Amino acid sequence: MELRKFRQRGPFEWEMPSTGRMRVPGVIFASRELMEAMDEKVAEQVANVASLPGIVTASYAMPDAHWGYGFPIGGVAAFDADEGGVVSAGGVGFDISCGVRTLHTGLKQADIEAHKKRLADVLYARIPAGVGSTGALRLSGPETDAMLKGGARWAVKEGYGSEADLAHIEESGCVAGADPRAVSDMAKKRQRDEMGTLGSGNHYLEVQLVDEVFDAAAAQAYGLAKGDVVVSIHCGSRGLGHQIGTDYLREMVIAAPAAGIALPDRELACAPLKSALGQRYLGAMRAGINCALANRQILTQLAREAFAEVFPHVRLPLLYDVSHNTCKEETHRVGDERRRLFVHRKGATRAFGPGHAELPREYREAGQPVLIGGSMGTASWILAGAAGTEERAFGSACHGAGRAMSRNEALRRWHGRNVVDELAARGILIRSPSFRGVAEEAPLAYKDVGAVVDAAHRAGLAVKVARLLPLVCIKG
DNA sequence: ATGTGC
Repeated sequence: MELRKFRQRGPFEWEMPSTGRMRVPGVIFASRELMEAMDEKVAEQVANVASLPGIVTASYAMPDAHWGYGFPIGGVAAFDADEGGVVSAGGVGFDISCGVRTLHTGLKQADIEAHKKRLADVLYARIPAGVGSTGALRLSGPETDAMLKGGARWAVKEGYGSEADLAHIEESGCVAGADPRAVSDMAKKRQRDEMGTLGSGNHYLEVQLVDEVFDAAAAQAYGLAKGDVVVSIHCGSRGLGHQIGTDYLREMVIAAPAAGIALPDRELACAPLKSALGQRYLGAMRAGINCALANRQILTQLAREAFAEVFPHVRLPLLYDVSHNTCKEETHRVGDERRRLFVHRKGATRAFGPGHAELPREYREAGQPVLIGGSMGTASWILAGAAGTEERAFGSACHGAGRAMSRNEALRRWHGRNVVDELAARGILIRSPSFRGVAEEAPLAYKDVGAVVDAAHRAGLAVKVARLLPLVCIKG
């Protein structure tokens, strides 16, 4: 993109001064190279978000930002309800609470090498993956409502995983204020048989190797060492979250004019936090968060059962679970005061720094684990929320690599079967129901996740802790 | 992301 409209605050921080309808400045965290490669539309979308009522401090974009629906993916924006602030369905995204969790296995690379192929096959047999995939569960109406209110806590109660898992999930696995009545029957119906499924697109379950450690103290706090094998799960709220997004986007577009909100882009549809519609969306969106947390919890149990088949004595304790499509009510310092704000993170991860009261005690000194999913066949990263990140972007960091080319262009360029073969030759086993999906997700269709993580580190958003390389990938 | 597309 054109860099002339930015004022550089530092080598990794670019300010777009407030002009026209913008109420606050825009700020993008990135290296010069990432800025130059970034789509012009990101700046446009950051500026559009800056024009929304009640926005506080600035409209932010992370180093992996790219063009999204209304808000950029990689966008962070906080709103104050007392100043006419809004909540936006497009500011959360369609896959509500899509996120990543990472599990320890206690295994080393040498333990796994001879069993890798069998492990891949067993995982693929047990983890439902792909468009429209269904799970073993069939939820009744009352069970659906209990799941939407209870999140991962509900899943544990149903026998998926243990109480110990909950302490290593944001909000202890269950976000308050979920309102199942605000979720349409259609959304619930779509989710009836999709609990414990991976879905499609960039979602996956991956067995990974800790290939390098960058921060010894944080790695120790997280229980990570070079040569460890871990499992990461990337997925969200499936059909339910998508339907909530669709339902409320439509309502917000219709209601905006009466609420006195002039939208620079229809896709930015939003509702005042203090309106009935805004409150209903918050209730539904929180139910969507709980659905995603329950989904990842069930998948965790399926992964544990698969591992037990190959390695009978292995346990898979949860390192941490982060969501990267949310709007959360949080307390942040703005100037000299502490204020309750509604922080939208769309394709951005919460990244609370050291000492934050909401972190589990064992991670409090190191900062929040920030789990960055790589693209298929490339590295993933574990970072730690940095000191001072709450002053910079309301305690947020990047979430992944970000696409470098469209799905269509990737389909023209690669064949799924060849991608699988090439990765297998490098020792990375892919199992997927869709060769088309594999081609769309080819490693080179994404930006270099290393450059993104480096920019986040050097911008002071999060600290590099460990790099993970893929061994086995169950791809949706 | 998505019972993949107004």
